Amino acid sequence: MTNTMPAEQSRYDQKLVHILKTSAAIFAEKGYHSTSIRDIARDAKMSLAGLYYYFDSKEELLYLIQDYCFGTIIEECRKLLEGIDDPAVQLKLLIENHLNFFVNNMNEMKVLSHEANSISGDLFKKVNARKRQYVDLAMSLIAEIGRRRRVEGVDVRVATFSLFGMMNWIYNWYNPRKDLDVAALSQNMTRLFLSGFLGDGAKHEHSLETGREGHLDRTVSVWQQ
Amino acid sequence: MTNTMPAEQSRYDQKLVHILKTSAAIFAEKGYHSTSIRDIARDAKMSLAGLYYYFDSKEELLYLIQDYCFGTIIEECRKLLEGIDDPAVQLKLLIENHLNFFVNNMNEMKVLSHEANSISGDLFKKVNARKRQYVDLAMSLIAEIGRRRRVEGVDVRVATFSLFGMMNWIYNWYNPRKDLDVAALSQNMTRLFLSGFLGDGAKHEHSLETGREGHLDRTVSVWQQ
DNA sequence: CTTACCATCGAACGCTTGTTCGAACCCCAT
DNA sequence: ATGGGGTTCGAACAAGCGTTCGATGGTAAG
Repeated sequence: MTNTMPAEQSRYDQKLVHILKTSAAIFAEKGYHSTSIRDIARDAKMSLAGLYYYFDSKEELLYLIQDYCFGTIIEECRKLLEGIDDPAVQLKLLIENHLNFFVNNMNEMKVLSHEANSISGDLFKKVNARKRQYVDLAMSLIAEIGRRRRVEGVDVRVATFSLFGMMNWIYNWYNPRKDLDVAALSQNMTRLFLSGFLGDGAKHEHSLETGREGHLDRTVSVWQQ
Repeated sequence: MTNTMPAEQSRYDQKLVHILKTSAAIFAEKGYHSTSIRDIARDAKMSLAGLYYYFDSKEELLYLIQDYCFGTIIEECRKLLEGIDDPAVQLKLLIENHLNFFVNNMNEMKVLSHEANSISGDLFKKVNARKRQYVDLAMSLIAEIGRRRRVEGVDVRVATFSLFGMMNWIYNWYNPRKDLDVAALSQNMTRLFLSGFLGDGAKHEHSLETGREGHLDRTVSVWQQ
Protein backbone atom coordinates (compact mmCIF):
# COMPACT_ATOMS: atom_id res chain seq x y z
CA MET A 1 0.00 0.00 0.00
CA THR A 2 1.49 3.28 -1.09
CA ASN A 3 1.28 6.57 0.74
CA THR A 4 -0.34 8.47 -2.03
CA MET A 5 -3.22 7.67 -4.26
CA PRO A 6 -2.49 7.89 -7.96
CA ALA A 7 -3.95 11.02 -9.50
CA GLU A 8 -5.36 8.90 -12.26
CA GLN A 9 -7.61 6.46 -10.52
CA SER A 10 -8.50 3.13 -11.97
CA ARG A 11 -11.97 1.65 -11.46
CA TYR A 12 -10.42 -0.42 -8.71
CA ASP A 13 -8.97 2.63 -6.92
CA GLN A 14 -12.22 4.52 -7.14
CA LYS A 15 -14.13 1.68 -5.59
CA LEU A 16 -11.57 1.23 -2.84
CA VAL A 17 -11.86 4.91 -2.02
CA HIS A 18 -15.62 4.58 -1.93
CA ILE A 19 -15.32 1.69 0.49
CA LEU A 20 -12.88 3.55 2.71
CA LYS A 21 -15.08 6.61 2.87
CA THR A 22 -18.18 4.58 3.59
CA SER A 23 -16.41 2.59 6.29
CA ALA A 24 -15.00 5.71 7.90
CA ALA A 25 -18.48 7.22 8.08
CA ILE A 26 -19.90 4.18 9.85
CA PHE A 27 -16.87 3.73 12.11
CA ALA A 28 -17.21 7.38 13.07
CA GLU A 29 -20.88 7.03 13.86
CA LYS A 30 -21.05 3.79 15.80
CA GLY A 31 -17.47 2.87 16.51
CA TYR A 32 -15.14 0.35 14.92
CA HIS A 33 -16.03 -2.65 17.06
CA SER A 34 -19.77 -2.08 16.83
CA THR A 35 -19.61 -1.92 13.07
CA SER A 36 -19.97 -5.20 11.24
CA ILE A 37 -18.69 -5.91 7.78
CA ARG A 38 -22.35 -6.45 6.94
CA ASP A 39 -23.09 -2.85 7.92
CA ILE A 40 -20.40 -1.68 5.54
CA ALA A 41 -21.61 -3.96 2.78
CA ARG A 42 -25.12 -2.53 3.08
CA ASP A 43 -24.00 1.11 2.91
CA ALA A 44 -21.42 0.49 0.22
CA LYS A 45 -24.02 -1.42 -1.77
CA MET A 46 -21.85 -4.47 -2.15
CA SER A 47 -22.07 -8.02 -0.97
CA LEU A 48 -20.33 -9.15 2.16
CA ALA A 49 -17.90 -11.37 0.32
CA GLY A 50 -17.34 -8.79 -2.38
CA LEU A 51 -15.72 -6.43 0.08
CA TYR A 52 -12.96 -8.90 0.81
CA TYR A 53 -11.67 -8.43 -2.68
CA TYR A 54 -10.47 -5.00 -1.52
CA PHE A 55 -8.99 -5.82 1.86
CA ASP A 56 -7.85 -8.89 3.75
CA SER A 57 -9.41 -8.21 7.12
CA LYS A 58 -11.50 -5.71 9.02
CA GLU A 59 -8.38 -4.60 10.83
CA GLU A 60 -6.58 -3.88 7.58
CA LEU A 61 -9.54 -1.77 6.56
CA LEU A 62 -9.09 0.34 9.68
CA TYR A 63 -5.40 0.53 8.94
CA LEU A 64 -5.95 1.79 5.41
CA ILE A 65 -8.11 4.62 6.74
CA GLN A 66 -5.71 5.61 9.49
CA ASP A 67 -2.53 5.29 7.50
CA TYR A 68 -3.76 7.27 4.55
CA CYS A 69 -5.14 9.94 6.85
CA PHE A 70 -1.85 10.37 8.68
CA GLY A 71 0.08 10.25 5.45
CA THR A 72 -1.87 13.11 3.96
CA ILE A 73 -1.77 15.26 7.07
CA ILE A 74 1.96 14.90 7.49
CA GLU A 75 2.68 15.47 3.83
CA GLU A 76 0.55 18.62 3.72
CA CYS A 77 2.19 19.84 6.89
CA ARG A 78 5.72 19.36 5.62
CA LYS A 79 4.93 21.24 2.44
CA LEU A 80 3.44 24.08 4.43
CA LEU A 81 6.34 24.48 6.85
CA GLU A 82 9.06 24.33 4.24
CA GLY A 83 11.29 27.37 4.08
CA ILE A 84 9.85 29.07 7.15
CA ASP A 85 12.22 30.02 9.92
CA ASP A 86 10.14 31.22 12.84
CA PRO A 87 9.00 28.15 14.81
CA ALA A 88 5.99 30.10 16.14
CA VAL A 89 4.80 30.71 12.62
CA GLN A 90 5.47 27.09 11.78
CA LEU A 91 3.39 25.98 14.73
CA LYS A 92 0.60 28.29 13.73
CA LEU A 93 0.60 26.70 10.30
CA LEU A 94 0.66 23.22 11.79
CA ILE A 95 -2.41 24.04 13.87
CA GLU A 96 -4.22 25.53 10.88
CA ASN A 97 -3.42 22.52 8.75
CA HIS A 98 -4.45 20.08 11.45
CA LEU A 99 -7.78 21.72 12.17
CA ASN A 100 -8.55 22.41 8.54
CA PHE A 101 -7.97 18.78 7.71
CA PHE A 102 -9.85 17.60 10.76
CA VAL A 103 -12.96 19.64 10.08
CA ASN A 104 -13.03 18.76 6.40
CA ASN A 105 -12.51 15.06 7.08
CA MET A 106 -14.32 14.67 10.34
CA ASN A 107 -15.20 11.00 9.86
CA GLU A 108 -11.71 9.86 9.00
CA MET A 109 -10.12 11.99 11.71
CA LYS A 110 -12.52 10.77 14.34
CA VAL A 111 -11.54 7.24 13.39
CA LEU A 112 -7.89 8.22 13.59
CA SER A 113 -8.27 9.82 17.02
CA HIS A 114 -10.79 7.54 18.62
CA GLU A 115 -9.81 4.15 17.26
CA ALA A 116 -6.07 4.47 17.77
CA ASN A 117 -6.07 1.40 20.00
CA SER A 118 -8.55 -0.65 17.99
CA ILE A 119 -5.68 -1.81 15.85
CA SER A 120 -2.90 -4.16 16.90
CA GLY A 121 0.25 -5.92 15.90
CA ASP A 122 2.30 -4.73 12.96
CA LEU A 123 -0.44 -2.50 11.62
CA PHE A 124 -0.55 -0.70 14.95
CA LYS A 125 3.21 -0.24 14.85
CA LYS A 126 3.08 1.27 11.38
CA VAL A 127 0.40 3.80 12.28
CA ASN A 128 2.18 4.59 15.51
CA ALA A 129 5.43 5.27 13.72
CA ARG A 130 3.69 7.96 11.71
CA LYS A 131 2.01 9.35 14.79
CA ARG A 132 5.27 9.61 16.66
CA GLN A 133 6.81 11.37 13.69
CA TYR A 134 4.04 13.93 13.67
CA VAL A 135 4.00 14.46 17.44
CA ASP A 136 7.76 14.83 17.50
CA LEU A 137 7.56 17.50 14.85
CA ALA A 138 5.08 19.51 16.91
CA MET A 139 7.02 18.95 20.12
CA SER A 140 10.28 20.09 18.58
CA LEU A 141 8.63 23.26 17.34
CA ILE A 142 7.21 23.95 20.78
CA ALA A 143 10.56 23.24 22.40
CA GLU A 144 12.29 25.62 20.02
CA ILE A 145 9.75 28.36 20.71
CA GLY A 146 10.30 27.82 24.41
CA ARG A 147 14.05 28.15 23.96
CA ARG A 148 13.93 31.32 21.88
CA ARG A 149 11.39 33.09 24.06
CA ARG A 150 12.82 31.79 27.31
CA VAL A 151 9.57 30.22 28.42
CA GLU A 152 9.56 28.96 31.97
CA GLY A 153 7.13 27.08 34.08
CA VAL A 154 5.57 24.89 31.43
CA ASP A 155 6.70 21.38 30.60
CA VAL A 156 7.17 20.88 26.85
CA ARG A 157 5.61 17.44 26.87
CA VAL A 158 2.57 18.67 28.77
CA ALA A 159 2.24 21.61 26.41
CA THR A 160 2.48 19.43 23.32
CA PHE A 161 -0.14 16.94 24.40
CA SER A 162 -2.36 19.71 25.68
CA LEU A 163 -2.31 21.17 22.20
CA PHE A 164 -3.17 17.84 20.63
CA GLY A 165 -5.85 17.37 23.26
CA MET A 166 -7.45 20.66 22.32
CA MET A 167 -7.31 19.90 18.64
CA ASN A 168 -8.27 16.24 18.63
CA TRP A 169 -11.12 16.67 21.07
CA ILE A 170 -13.16 18.62 18.57
CA TYR A 171 -14.86 15.53 17.21
CA ASN A 172 -16.69 15.46 20.52
CA TRP A 173 -18.29 18.85 20.22
CA TYR A 174 -17.57 20.73 17.00
CA ASN A 175 -20.61 21.37 14.85
CA PRO A 176 -19.74 23.09 11.58
CA ARG A 177 -23.25 24.49 11.21
CA LYS A 178 -23.34 25.97 14.68
CA ASP A 179 -19.75 26.79 15.63
CA LEU A 180 -17.11 29.08 14.22
CA ASP A 181 -15.68 28.23 10.83
CA VAL A 182 -12.28 26.59 10.54
CA ALA A 183 -10.37 29.81 10.08
CA ALA A 184 -11.78 31.32 13.26
CA LEU A 185 -11.41 28.04 15.12
CA SER A 186 -7.74 27.85 14.17
CA GLN A 187 -7.18 31.44 15.17
CA ASN A 188 -8.86 30.84 18.52
CA MET A 189 -6.84 27.76 19.31
CA THR A 190 -3.57 29.24 18.12
CA ARG A 191 -4.17 32.22 20.35
CA LEU A 192 -5.23 30.03 23.28
CA PHE A 193 -2.18 27.86 22.98
CA LEU A 194 0.52 30.34 22.03
CA SER A 195 -0.58 33.00 24.48
CA GLY A 196 -0.84 30.30 27.12
CA PHE A 197 2.57 28.90 26.42
CA LEU A 198 4.37 32.20 26.01
CA GLY A 199 2.23 34.25 28.34
CA ASP A 200 3.70 35.62 31.46
CA GLY A 201 2.63 32.99 33.94
CA ALA A 202 3.57 35.03 36.97
CA LYS A 203 1.31 37.84 35.85
CA HIS A 204 -1.85 36.02 36.79
CA GLU A 205 -0.74 33.34 39.15
CA HIS A 206 -0.25 35.45 42.23
CA SER A 207 -3.92 36.32 42.11
CA LEU A 208 -4.92 32.67 42.14
CA GLU A 209 -3.75 31.90 45.65
CA THR A 210 -6.59 30.20 47.45
CA GLY A 211 -5.10 30.19 50.89
CA ARG A 212 -5.69 26.49 51.01
CA GLU A 213 -3.13 24.89 48.80
CA GLY A 214 -2.80 21.18 49.19
CA HIS A 215 -6.41 20.94 50.22
CA LEU A 216 -7.24 18.28 47.67
CA ASP A 217 -7.80 14.78 48.87
CA ARG A 218 -5.65 12.28 47.16
CA THR A 219 -8.69 10.44 45.92
CA VAL A 220 -6.87 7.21 45.33
CA SER A 221 -9.93 5.40 44.20
CA VAL A 222 -13.41 6.30 43.13
CA TRP A 223 -14.93 3.78 45.39
CA GLN A 224 -13.12 3.60 48.63
CA GLN A 225 -12.83 0.04 49.75
CA MET B 1 -29.15 3.32 42.08
CA THR B 2 -28.24 6.17 44.38
CA ASN B 3 -25.66 8.82 43.70
CA THR B 4 -23.54 8.06 46.69
CA MET B 5 -22.26 4.87 48.09
CA PRO B 6 -23.14 4.25 51.72
CA ALA B 7 -20.20 4.83 54.00
CA GLU B 8 -20.93 1.57 55.69
CA GLN B 9 -20.71 -0.99 52.96
CA SER B 10 -22.50 -4.26 53.10
CA ARG B 11 -20.90 -7.40 51.72
CA TYR B 12 -23.03 -6.84 48.63
CA ASP B 13 -21.77 -3.28 48.15
CA GLN B 14 -18.17 -4.29 48.56
CA LYS B 15 -18.49 -6.95 45.92
CA LEU B 16 -20.29 -4.59 43.54
CA VAL B 17 -17.46 -2.11 43.98
CA HIS B 18 -14.95 -4.84 43.27
CA ILE B 19 -16.79 -5.74 40.07
CA LEU B 20 -16.98 -2.12 38.96
CA LYS B 21 -13.29 -1.56 39.55
CA THR B 22 -12.34 -4.76 37.77
CA SER B 23 -14.60 -3.95 34.82
CA ALA B 24 -13.27 -0.41 34.56
CA ALA B 25 -9.71 -1.74 34.42
CA ILE B 26 -10.51 -4.09 31.55
CA PHE B 27 -12.67 -1.57 29.71
CA ALA B 28 -9.82 0.91 29.99
CA GLU B 29 -7.31 -1.57 28.64
CA LYS B 30 -9.12 -3.14 25.71
CA GLY B 31 -12.24 -1.06 25.25
CA TYR B 32 -15.84 -1.65 26.18
CA HIS B 33 -16.93 -3.51 23.07
CA SER B 34 -13.89 -5.75 22.95
CA THR B 35 -14.39 -6.80 26.53
CA SER B 36 -16.61 -9.81 27.09
CA ILE B 37 -18.50 -10.56 30.25
CA ARG B 38 -16.36 -13.68 30.36
CA ASP B 39 -13.24 -11.49 30.56
CA ILE B 40 -14.71 -9.70 33.53
CA ALA B 41 -15.74 -12.94 35.18
CA ARG B 42 -12.20 -14.27 34.88
CA ASP B 43 -10.58 -11.18 36.42
CA ALA B 44 -13.23 -10.74 39.09
CA LYS B 45 -12.90 -14.43 39.95
CA MET B 46 -16.60 -15.09 39.58
CA SER B 47 -18.69 -17.17 37.26
CA LEU B 48 -20.26 -15.69 34.18
CA ALA B 49 -23.79 -16.09 35.49
CA GLY B 50 -22.83 -14.94 38.96
CA LEU B 51 -22.06 -11.48 37.67
CA TYR B 52 -25.63 -10.97 36.54
CA TYR B 53 -26.71 -10.95 40.14
CA TYR B 54 -25.09 -7.50 40.36
CA PHE B 55 -26.27 -5.91 37.14
CA ASP B 56 -28.91 -6.51 34.52
CA SER B 57 -26.85 -5.99 31.38
CA LYS B 58 -23.40 -5.13 30.16
CA GLU B 59 -24.64 -1.68 29.28
CA GLU B 60 -25.90 -1.06 32.80
CA LEU B 61 -22.47 -2.05 34.06
CA LEU B 62 -20.94 0.67 31.92
CA TYR B 63 -23.57 3.07 33.18
CA LEU B 64 -22.79 2.33 36.82
CA ILE B 65 -19.13 3.15 36.23
CA GLN B 66 -19.82 6.34 34.33
CA ASP B 67 -22.60 7.63 36.53
CA TYR B 68 -20.78 7.11 39.75
CA CYS B 69 -17.65 8.67 38.32
CA PHE B 70 -19.46 11.80 37.22
CA GLY B 71 -21.39 11.95 40.45
CA THR B 72 -18.23 11.98 42.53
CA ILE B 73 -16.39 14.49 40.39
CA ILE B 74 -19.28 16.96 40.39
CA GLU B 75 -19.92 16.58 44.08
CA GLU B 76 -16.27 17.16 44.95
CA CYS B 77 -16.16 20.12 42.64
CA ARG B 78 -19.20 21.79 44.15
CA LYS B 79 -17.82 21.41 47.64
CA LEU B 80 -14.53 22.90 46.54
CA LEU B 81 -16.01 25.94 44.81
CA GLU B 82 -18.45 26.82 47.56
CA GLY B 83 -18.00 30.26 49.04
CA ILE B 84 -15.37 31.41 46.56
CA ASP B 85 -16.05 34.57 44.62
CA ASP B 86 -13.30 34.93 42.03
CA PRO B 87 -14.30 32.82 39.00
CA ALA B 88 -10.64 32.52 38.00
CA VAL B 89 -9.86 30.90 41.32
CA GLN B 90 -12.90 28.70 40.97
CA LEU B 91 -11.76 27.58 37.55
CA LYS B 92 -8.32 26.84 38.88
CA LEU B 93 -9.89 24.65 41.55
CA LEU B 94 -12.08 22.92 39.00
CA ILE B 95 -9.02 22.08 36.92
CA GLU B 96 -7.14 20.81 39.95
CA ASN B 97 -10.05 18.67 41.04
CA HIS B 98 -10.60 17.28 37.55
CA LEU B 99 -6.97 16.35 36.98
CA ASN B 100 -6.46 15.04 40.47
CA PHE B 101 -9.46 12.79 40.12
CA PHE B 102 -8.48 11.78 36.61
CA VAL B 103 -4.95 10.76 37.49
CA ASN B 104 -6.02 8.90 40.61
CA ASN B 105 -8.81 7.08 38.81
CA MET B 106 -7.33 6.70 35.39
CA ASN B 107 -9.25 3.55 34.47
CA GLU B 108 -12.67 4.89 35.38
CA MET B 109 -11.99 8.27 33.78
CA LYS B 110 -10.73 6.71 30.60
CA VAL B 111 -13.97 4.76 30.43
CA LEU B 112 -15.90 7.95 31.08
CA SER B 113 -14.05 9.88 28.37
CA HIS B 114 -13.56 7.22 25.77
CA GLU B 115 -16.77 5.23 26.03
CA ALA B 116 -19.18 8.15 26.17
CA ASN B 117 -20.96 6.88 23.08
CA SER B 118 -20.84 3.19 23.91
CA ILE B 119 -24.01 3.65 25.92
CA SER B 120 -27.45 4.35 24.54
CA GLY B 121 -31.08 5.01 25.31
CA ASP B 122 -32.14 6.21 28.75
CA LEU B 123 -28.83 5.36 30.35
CA PHE B 124 -27.07 7.58 27.84
CA LYS B 125 -29.47 10.40 28.60
CA LYS B 126 -28.84 10.12 32.32
CA VAL B 127 -25.07 10.25 31.97
CA ASN B 128 -25.35 13.06 29.48
CA ALA B 129 -27.47 15.13 31.81
CA ARG B 130 -24.67 15.02 34.36
CA LYS B 131 -22.10 15.83 31.73
CA ARG B 132 -24.01 18.85 30.51
CA GLN B 133 -24.32 20.03 34.09
CA TYR B 134 -20.58 19.81 34.57
CA VAL B 135 -19.65 21.39 31.25
CA ASP B 136 -22.12 24.22 31.84
CA LEU B 137 -20.51 24.92 35.17
CA ALA B 138 -17.08 25.24 33.59
CA MET B 139 -18.41 27.27 30.66
CA SER B 140 -20.20 29.73 32.93
CA LEU B 141 -17.01 30.23 34.93
CA ILE B 142 -15.06 30.88 31.76
CA ALA B 143 -17.73 33.25 30.47
CA GLU B 144 -17.67 35.18 33.74
CA ILE B 145 -13.89 35.45 33.66
CA GLY B 146 -14.15 36.73 30.13
CA ARG B 147 -16.68 39.34 31.16
CA ARG B 148 -14.73 40.61 34.16
CA ARG B 149 -11.40 40.78 32.38
CA ARG B 150 -12.87 42.00 29.11
CA VAL B 151 -11.43 39.14 27.12
CA GLU B 152 -11.78 39.50 23.39
CA GLY B 153 -11.02 37.34 20.43
CA VAL B 154 -11.76 33.94 21.95
CA ASP B 155 -15.08 32.16 21.69
CA VAL B 156 -16.26 30.90 25.07
CA ARG B 157 -17.48 27.60 23.69
CA VAL B 158 -14.20 26.97 21.92
CA ALA B 159 -12.30 27.87 25.05
CA THR B 160 -14.38 25.57 27.24
CA PHE B 161 -14.04 22.54 25.04
CA SER B 162 -10.37 23.26 24.46
CA LEU B 163 -9.91 23.08 28.20
CA PHE B 164 -11.77 19.78 28.43
CA GLY B 165 -9.80 18.54 25.45
CA MET B 166 -6.52 19.30 27.21
CA MET B 167 -7.66 17.64 30.39
CA ASN B 168 -9.45 14.60 29.05
CA TRP B 169 -6.77 13.77 26.51
CA ILE B 170 -4.32 12.82 29.22
CA TYR B 171 -5.38 9.19 29.23
CA ASN B 172 -3.66 9.01 25.85
CA TRP B 173 -0.24 10.02 27.07
CA TYR B 174 0.09 10.66 30.78
CA ASN B 175 2.40 8.29 32.57
CA PRO B 176 2.50 8.89 36.32
CA ARG B 177 5.93 7.30 36.64
CA LYS B 178 7.48 9.38 33.91
CA ASP B 179 5.58 12.67 33.79
CA LEU B 180 5.04 15.48 36.25
CA ASP B 181 2.95 14.75 39.32
CA VAL B 182 -0.65 15.88 39.52
CA ALA B 183 0.09 19.14 41.28
CA ALA B 184 2.59 20.22 38.65
CA LEU B 185 0.35 18.97 35.86
CA SER B 186 -2.55 21.03 37.18
CA GLN B 187 -0.38 24.08 37.53
CA ASN B 188 0.89 23.67 33.98
CA MET B 189 -2.54 23.30 32.48
CA THR B 190 -4.07 26.08 34.54
CA ARG B 191 -1.30 28.37 33.38
CA LEU B 192 -1.61 27.22 29.78
CA PHE B 193 -5.34 27.78 29.73
CA LEU B 194 -5.72 30.90 31.82
CA SER B 195 -2.78 32.71 30.30
CA GLY B 196 -4.05 31.67 26.92
CA PHE B 197 -7.57 32.84 27.55
CA LEU B 198 -6.67 36.09 29.28
CA GLY B 199 -3.40 36.72 27.54
CA ASP B 200 -3.09 39.68 25.29
CA GLY B 201 -3.77 38.06 21.96
CA ALA B 202 -2.63 41.06 19.94
CA LYS B 203 0.76 40.97 21.61
CA HIS B 204 1.91 37.93 19.70
CA GLU B 205 -0.40 37.75 16.77
CA HIS B 206 1.11 40.49 14.67
CA SER B 207 4.32 38.53 14.53
CA LEU B 208 2.54 35.49 13.13
CA GLU B 209 1.65 36.96 9.78
CA THR B 210 2.77 34.55 7.12
CA GLY B 211 2.09 36.69 4.14
CA ARG B 212 0.04 33.90 2.70
CA GLU B 213 -3.18 33.84 4.59
CA GLY B 214 -5.88 31.79 3.02
CA HIS B 215 -3.29 29.55 1.43
CA LEU B 216 -4.86 26.39 2.80
CA ASP B 217 -6.65 24.11 0.44
CA ARG B 218 -10.14 23.35 1.47
CA THR B 219 -9.37 19.67 1.57
CA VAL B 220 -12.94 18.58 1.29
CA SER B 221 -12.13 14.95 1.30
CA VAL B 222 -9.14 12.84 2.11
CA TRP B 223 -9.47 10.90 -1.06
CA GLN B 224 -10.50 13.07 -3.92
CA GLN B 225 -12.98 11.27 -6.05
C1' DC C 1 -32.48 -28.92 63.01
C1' DT C 2 -35.25 -26.52 59.93
C1' DT C 3 -36.58 -22.70 57.15
C1' DA C 4 -35.81 -19.05 54.14
C1' DC C 5 -33.27 -16.05 51.68
C1' DC C 6 -29.11 -14.34 49.60
C1' DA C 7 -25.50 -15.54 46.55
C1' DT C 8 -23.36 -18.52 43.11
C1' DC C 9 -22.85 -21.53 39.35
C1' DG C 10 -22.80 -25.01 35.05
C1' DA C 11 -24.93 -25.44 31.06
C1' DA C 12 -27.31 -24.08 27.48
C1' DC C 13 -29.85 -20.87 24.02
C1' DG C 14 -30.20 -18.01 20.04
C1' DC C 15 -27.84 -14.82 17.62
C1' DT C 16 -24.12 -12.21 15.38
C1' DT C 17 -19.57 -12.05 14.09
C1' DG C 18 -15.30 -12.21 10.68
C1' DT C 19 -13.87 -14.92 7.18
C1' DT C 20 -13.72 -18.43 3.28
C1' DC C 21 -14.84 -20.90 -1.02
C1' DG C 22 -16.31 -22.03 -5.40
C1' DA C 23 -19.23 -20.65 -8.77
C1' DA C 24 -20.99 -17.02 -11.56
C1' DC C 25 -20.78 -12.68 -13.80
C1' DC C 26 -19.01 -8.73 -16.71
C1' DC C 27 -16.24 -6.69 -20.13
C1' DC C 28 -12.63 -6.05 -23.18
C1' DA C 29 -9.05 -7.97 -26.56
C1' DT C 30 -8.64 -11.19 -29.91
C1' DA D 1 -18.16 -15.22 -31.20
C1' DT D 2 -14.84 -16.63 -27.86
C1' DG D 3 -11.60 -16.72 -24.36
C1' DG D 4 -9.91 -15.15 -19.92
C1' DG D 5 -8.85 -12.30 -16.17
C1' DG D 6 -10.74 -8.95 -13.13
C1' DT D 7 -14.92 -8.62 -9.94
C1' DT D 8 -18.89 -10.05 -7.49
C1' DC D 9 -21.74 -12.96 -4.90
C1' DG D 10 -24.71 -16.66 -2.10
C1' DA D 11 -24.01 -19.77 1.15
C1' DA D 12 -21.83 -21.69 4.69
C1' DC D 13 -18.50 -22.16 8.73
C1' DA D 14 -16.70 -22.07 13.35
C1' DA D 15 -16.22 -19.16 17.11
C1' DG D 16 -17.66 -15.96 20.31
C1' DC D 17 -21.17 -13.08 22.16
C1' DG D 18 -24.82 -11.46 25.94
C1' DT D 19 -28.16 -13.41 28.50
C1' DT D 20 -31.20 -16.90 30.97
C1' DC D 21 -32.64 -20.73 33.90
C1' DG D 22 -32.97 -24.10 37.24
C1' DA D 23 -30.39 -26.03 40.60
C1' DT D 24 -27.03 -25.72 44.38
C1' DG D 25 -24.27 -23.85 48.28
C1' DG D 26 -23.88 -20.98 52.30
C1' DT D 27 -25.54 -18.63 56.38
C1' DA D 28 -28.14 -16.47 59.88
C1' DA D 29 -32.69 -16.50 62.35
C1' DG D 30 -36.52 -19.21 64.41
